[in-house]
Amino acid sequence: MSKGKTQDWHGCPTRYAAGILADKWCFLILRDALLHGKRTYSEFLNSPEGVSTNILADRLAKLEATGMLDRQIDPRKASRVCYFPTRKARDILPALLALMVWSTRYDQFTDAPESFAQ
Amino acid sequence: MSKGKTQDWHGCPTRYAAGILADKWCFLILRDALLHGKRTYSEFLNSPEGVSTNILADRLAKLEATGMLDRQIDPRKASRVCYFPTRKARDILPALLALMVWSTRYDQFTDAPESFAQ
DNA sequence: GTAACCACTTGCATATTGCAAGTAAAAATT
DNA sequence: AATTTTTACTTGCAATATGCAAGTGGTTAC
Repeated sequence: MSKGKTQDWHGCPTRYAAGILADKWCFLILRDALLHGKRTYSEFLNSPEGVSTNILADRLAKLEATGMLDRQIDPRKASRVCYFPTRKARDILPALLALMVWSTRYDQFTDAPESFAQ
Repeated sequence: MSKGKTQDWHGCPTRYAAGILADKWCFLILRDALLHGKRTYSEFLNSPEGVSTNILADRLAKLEATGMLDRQIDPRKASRVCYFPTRKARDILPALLALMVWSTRYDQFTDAPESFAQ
């Protein structure tokens, strides 16, 4: 059970979610893709948390491999690569919002307005 | 921003949640504490994912530090140490359940009954 | 009083991460 | 047409984190 890549964890629902989401960079990339409309490598790279380039490349590949992001080269401009959130990624939104509500309640330095917790 | 322990991430709600939860072992420990009623070191250690002893000790300490678990020595039996989920941890449940529903939908090998997805 | 149990800690090899620099293809500029 | 810039990465390496096995020290059971 403990063998193999955790991104291939299956079976238990918590474990499956952990295998895909329980990595801070994947988590933040999904936030950027789902909530901030980010699509390109350089957009993700410029997030305030400051992911390093090799890790970003690795996580984008993992999120593509787990069916969370769809990598596409812009046919009009071949240097532009876009990562689109899939349906599977969009379906995470309710859980993500529930987590944000929780954070808003418990982070004493939250940026979220108090109204969000309601 | 990228400096410092990620468990001290504040501000953005997604980032705050990521700092505390986006670690597979923390995630699974919370599952065990909240959903399976586990309380002791050896109970957590015996979970099927097979965490190693040093990592378990580290994560229990982190979860205590972030106010998710309350460590208490049994006054009737001093060799027994119990980790109780706090209110803060229990308030994660809605998000955890939302994630489990998502996993049940997308994990082709899920253990959860089909009825759970409804 | 001795053996077993429980909650850890330690040492060390391996894996992952972070940082800086580099590359290759395409696009924009001159 | 040649050069610079942009974009999406890759590479090398040092620092950190992880996994495994073995060990420790305070209970508790026998």
